[in-house]
Amino acid sequence: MHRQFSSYQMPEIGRIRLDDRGGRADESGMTQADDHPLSRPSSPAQRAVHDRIAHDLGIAIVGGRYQPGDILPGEERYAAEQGVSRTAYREAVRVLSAKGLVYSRTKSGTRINDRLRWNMLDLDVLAWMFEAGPTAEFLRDIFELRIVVEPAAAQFAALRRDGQDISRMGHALEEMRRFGLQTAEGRAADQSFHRLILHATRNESLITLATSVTAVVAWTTRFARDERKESRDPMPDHDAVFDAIMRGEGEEARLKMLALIRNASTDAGML
Amino acid sequence: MHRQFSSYQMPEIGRIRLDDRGGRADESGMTQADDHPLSRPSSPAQRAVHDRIAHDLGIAIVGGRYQPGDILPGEERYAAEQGVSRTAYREAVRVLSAKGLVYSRTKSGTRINDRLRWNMLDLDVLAWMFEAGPTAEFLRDIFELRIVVEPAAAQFAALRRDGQDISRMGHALEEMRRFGLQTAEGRAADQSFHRLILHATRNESLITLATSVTAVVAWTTRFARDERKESRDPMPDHDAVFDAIMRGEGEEARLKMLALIRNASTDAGML
DNA sequence: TCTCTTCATCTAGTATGAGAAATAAAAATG
DNA sequence: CATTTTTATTTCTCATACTAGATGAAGAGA
Repeated sequence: MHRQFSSYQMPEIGRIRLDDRGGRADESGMTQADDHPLSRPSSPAQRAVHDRIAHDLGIAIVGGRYQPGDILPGEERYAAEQGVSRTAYREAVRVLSAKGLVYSRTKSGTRINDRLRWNMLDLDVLAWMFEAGPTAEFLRDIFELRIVVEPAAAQFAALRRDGQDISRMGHALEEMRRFGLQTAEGRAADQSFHRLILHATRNESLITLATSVTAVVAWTTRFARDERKESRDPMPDHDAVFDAIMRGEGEEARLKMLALIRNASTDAGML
Repeated sequence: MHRQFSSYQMPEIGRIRLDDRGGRADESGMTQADDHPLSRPSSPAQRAVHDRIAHDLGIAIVGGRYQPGDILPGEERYAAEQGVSRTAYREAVRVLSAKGLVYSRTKSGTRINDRLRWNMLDLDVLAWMFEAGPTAEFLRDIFELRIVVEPAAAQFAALRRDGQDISRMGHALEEMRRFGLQTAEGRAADQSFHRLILHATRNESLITLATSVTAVVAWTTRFARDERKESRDPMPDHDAVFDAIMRGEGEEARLKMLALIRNASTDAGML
C-alpha cells in the first residue's frame, strides 16, 4: 500500500486555508496593509489530529479517490492503520458529516454522500477541492456564481450604502490607485473595496456566499497572476462601480460590476 | 436553573430538518408524489446523542442565547450537567465548529465565532435559525438571495437544457396544472419543476445554493399558506418561464422567473 | 517600579477499553 | 416462498487516564 494521504505535499495552498479561520475579527474592511498571511498570533503549532484526518479524508473525497456510495474504512481499521485513536477519527468523520460529505449508519459504515448533498460553498470544502486539483467544471461553476453574486451585491449596496461606506470605499480606491495591483498594499485595497461593497449590502447570507466565492477566485488568480506583463488598467472599471454605488443607481451598479468582473476574468485567462 | 435546551418543544419544525438528510438519492426530480415527509425507511429511532447536543447548542447559538465571543460550557461541566459523556459533547462541538459557529482553543475554551464566519447557507444552520424563530432580517436576506439566484438559474437553464430536461419540466407542469397547489401532488410537481431547472443549469454550486434557499422558502410558505382563500393562478407564470427555457432565451427566462418569484412572494405575504 | 522569565494550573485534545444500540444479512420457521 | 428470528458487524456512547498547550500569576532581575 501507499504510505498515507499526506496533506503536506502542497504547503502553499494548504497554508491559505488556515488563514481564513481564526484570525482576528477585522472589523469591517479597513485598508491597513495587514496582509501578512502568517501573522496569526499563536495557532496551534501542529494541527490537531482530528483536523488533519478531516483534511486528508476531505481531499480524498472531493478529489474522487472515494466515490459517492463508497464506504470509508471502519473506525478500528483506520485507527490501527493510521496510528491514531478512534476518538480522533470519529471527530474527523463528524466534521465531514457536518459538511454533507458523508453519512454514517451503524452496521453499514459511513458512506460518501451523493454530490448533491455536499456543502459546495463551505470554505473548507472549497479549499479541499482546490487542493485536490480543481477540475475545469468546478472553476467554471464558481466563476459563474461570481458573475451572479457580485453584480447583485453591487446593486444592493447602491441602495443601502451610507456615508461611511462611501468614504471608506473612496479611500480604498485611492490606495488602490496609488499603489497599483503589483504591490501587496494595492491588492489589499482592492480586496477591501470588494469587501466594503459586500458589507454595504446589509445582507449576511449574501456576505457569506460572496466570501466563499471570492476566496476561490483569489486562490485561482493568485497563480494566474503575472502571466502577461501588464494587463488592463483596472481603475476605470472600479471607478465606474463606485460612482454608480455612490449615486445610488442600483441597476447601473450591477452592470458596471458585471463589466468589471468580465474584464478581470478575461485578463486572468478565465472565461 | 432551567432544565435543558430541549429541542423537542417544536416537533413540527424539528421534523422538517430531518427530511433533507439521509433520504434516498431521488435520482433527479421525477414527479412521483413521494412527498410523505415521514417516509424514511429506518432513521435511528431516537437521534444520536451528539446530534441532539449539536442541535440544542446550534439553536441556542443562532437564537442569540450565546453571543459571539461568549464561551460555551467546558467539557467536564457540560457533560456533568447534561448527563452525557465528554465524547458526545466534543463530537457535537466538532459539528458546530465545522459549520463555523464556534472555535475551540485549549485553555481558552470554545467561543462563539463572529457571525461573519457562520456558514449561513448550511442547511442545518438555516434550519436552526428557523427553529429559533427567524428574525425579519433573516427572512428578508433569504428572499433577496432567492431573487438573485433563481432567475440566474433559469437563465443558465435556458442555455444548457437538453431534450430530457424539457420533457420532464413539461410533465411536471402538466401535473401541477392537473392537481393544483392545494394538493400534495401539485406541490410536489411544483417543487420538481424548480428542481429540474436547477438540474439543467449543470452548475453544482448553484444547485447547492438554491437548495438551501428554496428550503427556507418552503419552510416559510408552509405556514403562510391558506391565509387568503384563493391566491393567484400560478400557471401562467410557470408556463412563461418554461416557454422561455424551452426556446433557449436566457434573458427572457431570467425576467420571467423574476416575475414568478415576485408574484409568489407577494401572494405569500413576503416582500 | 517595571519587565521579563518561570512555573503552576486549567482546558481542550488524544488514547483505550468496554459495552450498548442498531441494522444488514443469514438462518430458521411457518 | 414469505415471515420471523438469530447472528454478526459497525457505529455510538461512556468512563477514565493522560498529554499538550495556552494563560496568568508569582517570582527574579533590572
